[in-house]
Amino acid sequence: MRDAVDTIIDQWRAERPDLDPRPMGVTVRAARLAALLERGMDDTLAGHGLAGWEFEVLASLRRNGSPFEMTVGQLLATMMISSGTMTHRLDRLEKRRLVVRAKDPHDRRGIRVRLTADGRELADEVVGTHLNRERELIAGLDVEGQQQLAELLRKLLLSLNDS
Amino acid sequence: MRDAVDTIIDQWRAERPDLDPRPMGVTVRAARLAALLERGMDDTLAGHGLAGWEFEVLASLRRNGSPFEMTVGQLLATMMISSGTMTHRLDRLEKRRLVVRAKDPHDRRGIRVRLTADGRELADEVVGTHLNRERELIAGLDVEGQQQLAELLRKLLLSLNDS
DNA sequence: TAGCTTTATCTTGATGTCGAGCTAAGTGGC
DNA sequence: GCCACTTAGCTCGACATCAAGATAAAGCTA
Repeated sequence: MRDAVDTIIDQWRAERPDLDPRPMGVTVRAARLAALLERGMDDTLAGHGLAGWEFEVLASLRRNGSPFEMTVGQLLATMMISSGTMTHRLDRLEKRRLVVRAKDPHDRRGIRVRLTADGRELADEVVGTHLNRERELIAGLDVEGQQQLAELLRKLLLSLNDS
Repeated sequence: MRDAVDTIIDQWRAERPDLDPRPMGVTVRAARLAALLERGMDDTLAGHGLAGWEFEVLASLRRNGSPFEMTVGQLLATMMISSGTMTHRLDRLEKRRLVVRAKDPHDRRGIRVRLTADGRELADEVVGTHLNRERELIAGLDVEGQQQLAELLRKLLLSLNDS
């Protein structure tokens, strides 16, 4: 079965036969898949009153384990966003009382971000549903295909120094 | 070799052994890969004075072939953006004189967007470099791996009704 | 023909993100 | 002990995006 990207590649072949458009078979599809997955997940999260970026922060803190506390820098390292964006996210999560900021006792420059009881509850409540939604979204591939895909993606990410 | 996502999955397994976090092996990696690829491509495009969104529009028109003209709706169908965003993009591309808007003779509601000579030149000049950059970015996989990846992505996209 | 629905594009206001630059605090060489 | 450099997090202004709604034309039904 052909998809939209096959058409794009054919168009380029016709218009610019001097070029090899095959890389787009990976790059364009990766972009479209990521966008579709994000939409599908955001819809589910919205049902719990959470935006995707909110869940991303809450989930980072939750999976890090008790006491559900990380510095801003540690949080930043798990996400691909700028420090300014993180400040803004934390401001709004703090207003919703899902996290609190406390001073780091060992480094007076540092801030420790901690999940509140509400934040932890919400994260725990949502993560199961979220995972089910993810499972649905990738169900077009059987489990073996999913694993193959995960391994190819891992290899590519490692080659791009994703750490 | 393990990557950042393996760690995330292990953390969830430790914290929530009641859940199966394997879907994240695909979803989180897809998001990270798309983000890294986009950055890598934008850097190269910026070297030609083009933003990613600008190239996306120019390339759509260029690969569509002579006379390099599409309606707003046709352009919209090739991209995952809202109509408001498209209007905004076209406004700015028109200001840079890379495209022009003309009335559709057969449907007075419609607008035909056409590449100017400058726009076509720029698109033709950039697409080769861009493709080379894409090839570099995915070079962590050999060509066979790239093809496997493309096929898994296609299958998943088709199951998500990407059209 | 009149009225209703759909289609094509644009407008508006809100929002999430980034880059550049800022302050405060820790680090290391001399 | 001092100065320069680095690190942690925040501020600010610019900007690309979206959702919802507006406008206008086309198509359909009676």
